[in-house]
Amino acid sequence: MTSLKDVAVYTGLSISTVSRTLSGATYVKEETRRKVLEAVRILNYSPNLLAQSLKRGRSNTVVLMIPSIQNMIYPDLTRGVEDTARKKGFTVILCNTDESVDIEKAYLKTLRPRLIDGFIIASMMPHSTHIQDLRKEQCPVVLALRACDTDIDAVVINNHKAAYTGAKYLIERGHRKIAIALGNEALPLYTERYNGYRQALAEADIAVDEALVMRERYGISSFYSMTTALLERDIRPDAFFATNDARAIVIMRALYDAGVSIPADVSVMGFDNVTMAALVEPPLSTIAQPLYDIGALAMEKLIYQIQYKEKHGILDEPVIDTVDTSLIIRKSTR
Amino acid sequence: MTSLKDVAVYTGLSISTVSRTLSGATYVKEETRRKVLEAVRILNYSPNLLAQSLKRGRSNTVVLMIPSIQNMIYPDLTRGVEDTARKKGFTVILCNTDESVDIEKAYLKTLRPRLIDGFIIASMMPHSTHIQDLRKEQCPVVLALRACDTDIDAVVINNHKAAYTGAKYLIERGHRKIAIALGNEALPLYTERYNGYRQALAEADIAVDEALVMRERYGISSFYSMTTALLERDIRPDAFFATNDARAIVIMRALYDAGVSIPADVSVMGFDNVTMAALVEPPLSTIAQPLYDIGALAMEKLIYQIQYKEKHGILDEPVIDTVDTSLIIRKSTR
DNA sequence: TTATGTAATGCAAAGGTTTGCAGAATCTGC
DNA sequence: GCAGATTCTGCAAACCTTTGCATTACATAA
Repeated sequence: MTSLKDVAVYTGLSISTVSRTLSGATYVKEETRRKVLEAVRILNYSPNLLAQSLKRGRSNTVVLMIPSIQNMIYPDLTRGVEDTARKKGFTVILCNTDESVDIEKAYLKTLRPRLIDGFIIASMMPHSTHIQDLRKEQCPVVLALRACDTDIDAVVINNHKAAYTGAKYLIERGHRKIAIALGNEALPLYTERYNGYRQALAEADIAVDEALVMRERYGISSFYSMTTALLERDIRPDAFFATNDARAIVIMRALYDAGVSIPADVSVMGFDNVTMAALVEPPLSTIAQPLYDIGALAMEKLIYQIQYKEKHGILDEPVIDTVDTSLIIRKSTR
Repeated sequence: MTSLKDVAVYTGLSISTVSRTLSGATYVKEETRRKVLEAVRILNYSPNLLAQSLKRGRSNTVVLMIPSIQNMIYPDLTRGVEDTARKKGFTVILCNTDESVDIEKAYLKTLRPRLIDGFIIASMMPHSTHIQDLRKEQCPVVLALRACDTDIDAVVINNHKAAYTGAKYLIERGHRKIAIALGNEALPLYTERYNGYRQALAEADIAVDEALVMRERYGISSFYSMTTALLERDIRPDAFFATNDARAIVIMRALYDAGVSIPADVSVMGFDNVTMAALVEPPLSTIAQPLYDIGALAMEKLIYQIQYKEKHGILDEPVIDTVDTSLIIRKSTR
């Protein structure tokens, strides 16, 4: 691996002259420039990024933390992050945390020290003080999808409003007995979605029937049996509102297997609009979050903070961006 | 950010003593050790990974190159890579290449120089000399999924045999007019799958009907119209064999929209066994590649080469591992 | 007491880069 | 022919760590 020194020796110039020629930040005689460029080509020199980063105090590397890339919503988000990162000359390290605070902490602890310029965290659990500490130590952080009451940059959606809109749509189409499939209620985003649903019901003077709220127990497949069970009640639900598309797909599977026709007998609405939503049978009506854009925006905000900090030695005031969702009606609702 | 020097000053010891205490590689007086550990705790010291890597000539960072994380087969593979990486103390940088050799080259060029210990490449196009060069320059590389005639470590499946098995199954179940949905034939893996299909047909004395081979033109959705078109012929196909699950799902969609019943009227078989395959309606029969394991094995092989090279200064002989596939029969075939 | 060995620590170089400062070379105008 | 500006180049420190070699401190044996 050739270094600046090799180029210097080859050209008979000093290391600093070579370095300056390459960085182009100052006067260099035309002939010198030619010689250096020539030598760089011949020796196939390229800078040692480690040394460069060490010196500059900047590695142009960020970390993206997500629960799991196998969860359908993260590939799009990840793509958004990586595409913008590449455009701006950054590189992204991927971390799957499986919602484990320990894994998250471990990553933070081993990586933070100087290797990493900043973090995008889409896996934040509530009350994660280690993340708040990170920010307090002036490490650039931006949260994605999962909001947080403290002072950290974030890009999120209005979960309450989005769910409200979805539930309201179902009500307007004549549904009254709307079951809801909840996610981990430790996450504010799920309670917000639940509350949006409740508000829509309340405004239509529909009482919330506790029997119709399905809570995840042992993983996503628990919704299969819960759906089947609901179908056997004397008063069947006429719609299922799932708090994410994956749950909606499991519910549809249970409905199929029970011989219930969608949307003729019951409607199903999802949340997220993952790629698969358009491809299942019937195509799923859902509430779209612009996942790619959320990732892209998060990355842009992170770069902004990294550069701001470089200039001012301190992070800029955090701002929380709320991006728009939209209701997408396909064929799983009538 | 505190450094070894800060700890040294705080304890009144020299930098080297502190360093050695922390690495634990030599004699240190018990009292000294206590003092150092205490200071580390108080000053919240943790080593600068950049400096460490620079000095050691090893960053414990690898790159994973894939066409796109949005392609359904890569999340599992990626997870396999990352999980094993983390277990062994490595970190993985994710690169989406979109099959673009230029992006691939750009990544290789900017990252290789010392920041990166090795590459896992699942995006290799045929005749990619830049990758072969990489290996020749003694940079640890392991290919995944896409084989390559040259001397590079790889973990792949036997595409010919897998497709042969799938096609043979369809024939055994009584199908004669089996349409096949091909992928980019520049990739050997697709021609191999095609040949497996042809062999199965040949052995059953079924002539290959060129009208039944569907070639992707403008993206995956082209299979929708091709499927519709095939249904309008006087002799309808009685089965569709897709060279990946995504294509199978598009075909099923077209079949549904045309009112064709699966598997009563026609069977559909996929390839890959992505997570979604089990969730679509009807659940898709397919040929399973152990994607997670492929990723995990690739990472293990890469670490082996990295360590081998560290010890011997040169890479070990490449070995190509072929992992087993299996036929998974669900409900899309009769 | 002196020699010998072992335990404990420090000095300084090395890894490859960037950059402030200073010195050298060239040019401008008189 | 020379002052002064402008252009060009080099030295050396700094970023933070690891590690070979040298040195000191201490203990044990002769």
